[in-house]
Amino acid sequence: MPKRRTRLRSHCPVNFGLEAFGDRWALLILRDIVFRGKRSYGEFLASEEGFSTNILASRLEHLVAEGILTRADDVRDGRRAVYSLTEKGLDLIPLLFEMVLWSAKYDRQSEAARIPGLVELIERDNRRVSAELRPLVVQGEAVVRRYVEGGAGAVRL
Amino acid sequence: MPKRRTRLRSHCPVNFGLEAFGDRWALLILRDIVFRGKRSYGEFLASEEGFSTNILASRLEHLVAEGILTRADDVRDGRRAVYSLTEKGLDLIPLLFEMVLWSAKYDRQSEAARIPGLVELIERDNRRVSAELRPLVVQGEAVVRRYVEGGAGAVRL
DNA sequence: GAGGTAACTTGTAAATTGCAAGTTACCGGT
DNA sequence: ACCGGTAACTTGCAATTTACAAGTTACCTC
Repeated sequence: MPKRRTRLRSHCPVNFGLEAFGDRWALLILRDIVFRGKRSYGEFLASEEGFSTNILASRLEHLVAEGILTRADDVRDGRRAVYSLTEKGLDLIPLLFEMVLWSAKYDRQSEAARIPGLVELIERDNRRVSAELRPLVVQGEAVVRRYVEGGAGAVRL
Repeated sequence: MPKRRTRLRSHCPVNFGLEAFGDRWALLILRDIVFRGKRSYGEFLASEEGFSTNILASRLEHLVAEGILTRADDVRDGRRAVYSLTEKGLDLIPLLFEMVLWSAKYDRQSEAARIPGLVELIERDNRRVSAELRPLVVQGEAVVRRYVEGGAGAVRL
């Protein structure tokens, strides 16, 4: 994905989404924020899928430009930048959850198996769960942590 | 997206989805099938986003390899190939619908504005609408057509 | 002030994409 | 059977984009 395409290829809703957040790496950043509570360049960089530094930087820039993320300087540490989801970004949670559902069904080895409780909740009512987890995401909590089987913070909505 | 990555980068549900269908062009193919009732190479090629012939071929091959599409020779015309969604592919409809919802909300010029009825139904219950529209998609009907404002075939579920 | 860290930027080779131009098989009409 | 035309690809390259390694700059911590 280049810096920024001059014009959208089309206003088809699917295409619009793809151009805004549909890049592979962009979506992994969003995943890191929502499911893992990550917030900074360095944390994203540590993801197992292996970002290249330049790609990570360009995707962060892109997501900020799209209004899906905001970037702020960390108050406690001047070197750090903190990326957060805007409303527009938070509204992507249901989409991420649908991906989880699909992969849970078709990936025999899916890590979703570790959060059966959450998967079931999403199946039952994605929209509701997404809305209820929003505050947690805003607070920077790793949504997944609460639902890891046998985990300490397991919670039922 | 290369022909086929040797191994998955991870079994994170989001990453799994991305590697299976998350490529920009792959998703546009799925959109063409679900919303526009397209079935053949030539029809996909005519999409306004402009597939390159080699990319289109490689993505179709990839989706078939992933078990999301099947390819069959057209009985009536030996030159044609017909691509259809498998169960695995049909299960992506809710995901496409979530994209529609998001884009309808954030793209001022979204074409989703032409199908307010469908958007509303999806908002109300994505899963149900997806299930009910499945047969139409299987029959190769363009889901969108039924919901175009003022269109002849408008229908309420 | 020295050493280390966070967030990037730059350089470059390798991989992927976008075009344009084939190729092969099949269709429909004559 | 022949012929122009179509459908689905494949191939060859130039232009992008990516992956990786190596900086750079600002800011902590000690």
